Order: sequence, then structure tokens, then C-alpha cells
Amino acid sequence: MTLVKKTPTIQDVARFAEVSTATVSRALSSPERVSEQTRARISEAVRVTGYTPNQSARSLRQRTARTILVALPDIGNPFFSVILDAVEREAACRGYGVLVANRFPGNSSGLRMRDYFMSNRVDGLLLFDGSVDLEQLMMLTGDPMPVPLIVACEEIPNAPFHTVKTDNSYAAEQATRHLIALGHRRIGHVLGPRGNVLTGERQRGYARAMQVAGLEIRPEWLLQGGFAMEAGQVAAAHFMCLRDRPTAIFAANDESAVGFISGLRQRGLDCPGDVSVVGFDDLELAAHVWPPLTTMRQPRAALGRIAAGALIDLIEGGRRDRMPMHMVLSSEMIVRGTTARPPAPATSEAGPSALAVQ
Amino acid sequence: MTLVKKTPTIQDVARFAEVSTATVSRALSSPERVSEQTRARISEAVRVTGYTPNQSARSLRQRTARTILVALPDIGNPFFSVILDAVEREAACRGYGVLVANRFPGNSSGLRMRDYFMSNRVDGLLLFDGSVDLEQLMMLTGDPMPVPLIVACEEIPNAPFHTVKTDNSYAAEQATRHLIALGHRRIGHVLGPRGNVLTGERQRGYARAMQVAGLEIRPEWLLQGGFAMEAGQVAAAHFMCLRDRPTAIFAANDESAVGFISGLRQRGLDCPGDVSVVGFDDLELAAHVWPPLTTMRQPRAALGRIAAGALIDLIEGGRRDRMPMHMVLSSEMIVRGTTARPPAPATSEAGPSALAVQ
DNA sequence: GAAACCTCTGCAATCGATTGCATTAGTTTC
DNA sequence: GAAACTAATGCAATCGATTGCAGAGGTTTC
Repeated sequence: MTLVKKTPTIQDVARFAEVSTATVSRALSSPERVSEQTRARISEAVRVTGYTPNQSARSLRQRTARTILVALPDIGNPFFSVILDAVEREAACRGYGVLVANRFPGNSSGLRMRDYFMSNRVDGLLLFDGSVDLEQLMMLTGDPMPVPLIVACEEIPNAPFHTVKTDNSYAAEQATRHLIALGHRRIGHVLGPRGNVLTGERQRGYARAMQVAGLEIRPEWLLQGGFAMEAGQVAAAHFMCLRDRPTAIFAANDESAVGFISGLRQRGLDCPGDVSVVGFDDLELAAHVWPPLTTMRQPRAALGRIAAGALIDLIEGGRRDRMPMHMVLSSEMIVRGTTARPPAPATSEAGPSALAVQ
Repeated sequence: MTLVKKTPTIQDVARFAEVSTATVSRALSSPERVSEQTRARISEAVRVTGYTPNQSARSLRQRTARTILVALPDIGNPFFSVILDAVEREAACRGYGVLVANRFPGNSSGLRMRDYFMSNRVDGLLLFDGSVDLEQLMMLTGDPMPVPLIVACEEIPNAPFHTVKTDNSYAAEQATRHLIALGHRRIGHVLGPRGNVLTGERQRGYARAMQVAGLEIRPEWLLQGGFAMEAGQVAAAHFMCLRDRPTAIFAANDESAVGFISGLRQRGLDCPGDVSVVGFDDLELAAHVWPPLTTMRQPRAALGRIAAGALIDLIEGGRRDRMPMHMVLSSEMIVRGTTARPPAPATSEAGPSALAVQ
């Protein structure tokens, strides 16, 4: 009914409440500084006019945007989208908006982020993309780290940033130990994408578990892979070519695990009958494929929430700590249907050679 | 090296280039209005100072935020996250930022969106969430639709908004026809969530295909479902209880299809050996589960791109057309491994009763 | 050569909220 | 009862870019 000509401003509220704009502003941001009755008049005026503060004006004056920038390598990936969900929730609760920036082809991403900061559109950066150019980033943050920045999930080696991540290496070790505990001795690993930090950490965890158990790591059991389902399928094809196959595989993530299992199936091998497989991440997918996937759960929602919260603390605290802070969340083993004891014949067949090596 | 004390402003550029700020502003936004040499001096000054326009100041003056708000029911869902990806790309290309707003518990979402507009943080709204309160929305858009708004994927019935979506009903009809063409006569449908517009459209398409082919639709073959994998698994449990089972199922989406298939498997039924299943959406998942899922592909990336483009056109065109525009993208049948001819015994068994009904 | 017309540039107001400083009125202290 | 203090409010500058208006200088037109 009420045809709104223009969005109401603080002036309108002030006029209606018969006070100055300064008083209105104070009534809204620090109510204790305004007398009870004036406050009541202003509340009423706000209600009647339907006033909402203009964020641009506020940003301009206060030099804060109440917005964070979330940089992701791939929003389309369910791994990240669940995290983004949690980030958005946390930010919204604390009155912040969330701008998303997906990785761009080329390495222009760093520049794009720089632009967001320079143009005062965002107050802080939540970086999930480890591939951003380090130099561009350093240029962004300057020396005394003037830009609130948290690197999450991925990690930029040797860079002095706050990080929030999960215990990748230890989790990978646990996943491998689960297979060992089941009786597997010949265990392979589908690697993550080449050059990725996480790939390295998970491989290290796998290697440590094998070493500790005194098991052999054959180079041909390290299957080239990646974080996509296709990569898992390709790894399965390579797996089939092995003359001396492992009885279990630790895959770098759930998607490669699922691709790997479906690749096995296509070629007549059963999981977990012939080969046990353990994944990493615990995507929704994992519980619902058949057989349901045994995997290491990464607390993705918690990670998003904590990262966003920490970033906003950083923004509001104004303390640009010299000491980077590292928060590590722990993962959890979720045992489902893709892992089982090794097949009897395979074990006896492999027995001698495995012993011979030790 | 260069320790930046403060972000440079247009004043700094003006001083360096020895012109007024007005000229700098014009040189950047309408270069043809500034002489060649002045322009060169200003470019140089911009380069040296590292100037980037302050977006808050610009927004305040021009009353545009160069930002769109994308409202989603569930960012964590891969269906939407791929769309969001495309939206972000398109928006970025056209110089717009993307703020995301996930659905909030309660029905406060509409108010939250209203706030974004009233506070001048966003110029337009891309609405993927059909559950937003219609009244709150109308209040937002006012009568002559002053707020650029596009409803995508979902649709708000009887509301005069621009829409971008796929041909759900027709696509569902095609999916069902595929099953009929394979020789199935007893075909069931795992429904989407109750009350959802898409659920209705897909069910209608299913019903039309069945009618046109002269096939019976038994009420007990309409299995309660939803868009989640769990829902598919529950539907499979109900399916098993049927005394007279369909030989094929059209599931409302890929996730319910995958859940359904895994539910069948758990209970000893094979797909497509015993039951053929066709899904809807063509998520990444679909190609990589085993067997790979036959499904109707929705052009999600195209949808995101087109919706974002149309919204920005709307914002920039300034033409608040009275006539709502409806863009319909078409889906594509993707035949993979979950559909096959019906099993011979089941067909002969069902033959008489099916004939009797006709 | 006066009028009309460009082209280029600067002045200063403007967008809407915040905030340092000043002012008024009322209260406490000794 | 003067001094000191506190509480509540207003004035006006400020954040940084954009833009209507006007003026300077030059060119074209008749």
C-alpha cells in the first residue's frame, strides 16, 4: 500500500523523532548513550519510516564493509560447498555478508582479490585456494599483515599466515592403520593431484603407517590419481594392470575412492570382497553409494564455522598478531562397507613374498 | 617494498596528475571526454599510486552496489553449487560481486534479503529458493517491480516475476518415455519433497507419459521421497513391501535415484537387472556411481550463466518491464547403465494383470 | 567579426552515516 | 553556593567518488 518513493534515510528518522541525526546514529549503535525516552521516540520513528542504515555510507565513513571474501578453488565441488554453507551461516550470525570468488582461469585470482580489498568492498579474506600466487598475496597483506587473512584447508608453505585445517597427515595414517588392523599387508595408495599440498600430507601419513607396521611400500602401488572420480577410475585401470595387486587401497579422497571402486566393478572386481578401499573426507555421497564407503571424516562444517569466526575476530579485534596462529581440527574414522578382511586366497598367495621382503 | 600507509584515493591521483578529481573520475569512467594527453598523465598517476576506486564511495553516490545477491535453499547441495559457480563467473566477467545468502532456519530469509536491499548492499536478487515468503517478497519488490529480481529453477506460483528454469515437466515426460520405449509397462515414481513446485511438475510429466502410452498409474507406485539420498533409500524400503512391483522407477532427482538403487542393492535387488532407474539432474555423481546413472541432464551451468546475465541486464537496463519474462532451457536425456529392458519373468508375470487393467 | 558552438576542465554540491567537540542542564562535592 | 562533574544532545566536518553547472579557450558559420 505505502508506495515508497525512496528508501528512508537517517534524516527522515531524525525529522520524525525530532532529534538530530547524530542522536539517531547513537541510539542505534550505542543505546546507552541516549536517554530512555529519546530512544523510545527513535525506535518508533525507525519503525514507522522502515529505516535501514545505508551500508555504503557507513562503510565509507567507518572504512569497514562488514563483508568477508571467500576464495575457493571450485565452488561446484561438494567438499567446498558444505564448508561455504557453514561460513555463510557463521558470518550471517555475526552480521557479515559473504562475497564468493571462485578460482579464475589464469592466475588472475590474486589480483582480483587485491581489487576487492583496495576498493574497500571486503574486510577480510578466507582463502581455501592454495594455488594463489604467493607474491600477489604478500603484496596484498604487506609486511605487518595489514589484511585480515586466514588460510583454510590448504596451506601455503612457508608463508606466515593464520591457518585452519584438519590433521591430514595423521588422519591418513589412521586410515591406513585401519586397513592394517583388518589384516591387510599389501596396501596401495591412490594419490591426490600432483603438486597439491594435501596430496603430500596424505601420502606421508600413509607411508608412516606402513613403515611403523613394517610393511613394504612398492612404488607401483602408488597410483597416480587426483581428487576427481575420473582420476579414481583411471587409477583402477592401472590397478588392474598390476601383476601383484594390493588387497587394499587408501584413496586420497572420497571421490577418487568412489571412482576407483566403480572402475573395479566395471572390470569384475568386488569391493570389499576382492579389494578394500578407504576414502577421505566423508562427503554426503560416501554414506549413500553402495557399498557405503569407509572413510576419514573431515569436520567440514566445523571447519567453515571456525575459520569464519576466527577471521571475524581478527577483523574486529584489530590485533594483527605477528605470530601466525595454526588451528588443527581432528578427523574421525568412519567405518562402513568398503573395508573388510583381505580375501583368504590372496593373503596366502601374497604371504611368502611379503615375508620374503621383510 | 613500498610501505603503503593508506589506500590511495582519487585525490592522490589528481594531485599527482595535476588535475582536479573531477577530471580523474571522468578519465576513468568516460575516457572520450578527456583529452589524450591528460588521459595519459592520469593513467600514469593511477599506475604510480596504485589507485583503485573506493566502492563504498561510488555506491553511496551512484546508488548502485555492483553486487548481486544469490539466495539459495542449500549451498551445500551440489546441484546448486555448480549453478553458483556459473553465476559467479558470469557476474565477475561483468564486474559484479556475488553475495550469497543460504536459506535460514525459520522464515526470516525474506527479511534478510529485504535488509540487503534496503541497506543498499545489492542491486538485484537471484532467487533459487521457492520457499521464500511471497508476501515478504512482494513487499520487497513493491508494485511496479522496483527491485531487479529473477526467480530461477524454482518458481513461485502466480507471482509476476521473471523466471529462468528448465522444462521440468516435459523432461520428466521424456525420462518416463525412455523407460516405456525399453519395454517397461509397470513404472513407478519416487516423488520429490512434498509441497515443492518441482515435485509437482515432474510428477505431472511422469503422469502424462504414462497416460499417453495408455499405462496404468497405481497410487502405491508413487513412492514418497524427497531430493536427498536418504529419501531414496526409504523409498526403496517401501518399494520392497509392494506385492506387485514396478519393473522401472523414475526418480525425482539423481540423489534420490542413487539412494534408491543403493537401497535395492542392500535388499538383494539388482539395477538394472531387476529394476531400471532413471534420475534427474545429471550431477557429477551420476556418471561415476556404479552402474552409471541414466538421467535427464539439466543444463545447470548454462542456467546459472543465463540467470546472472539476465539479472545484470535488468539492473543495468533499468527497464522494469511490467511483463515478466520466462526463459525455459531444455534438458537432455543421458542414457547410461541403470536402465535396461525389463526382466523376462517379471514381464510375463505382470502381463495378464496389466492387460486386464487396460 | 560577432554569434554560435565545441572541447576540455574545474568548482562545489551531493550521496548518508559517523564522530570529535561544544553546549546545555542537572547533579554532586566540599 | 561555587566548582567540578556527568549526562544528553546538537553542530558540523568527514569519508571518497560523481556530476550539474559554468567558464576558458578554440573553431566554425554566415
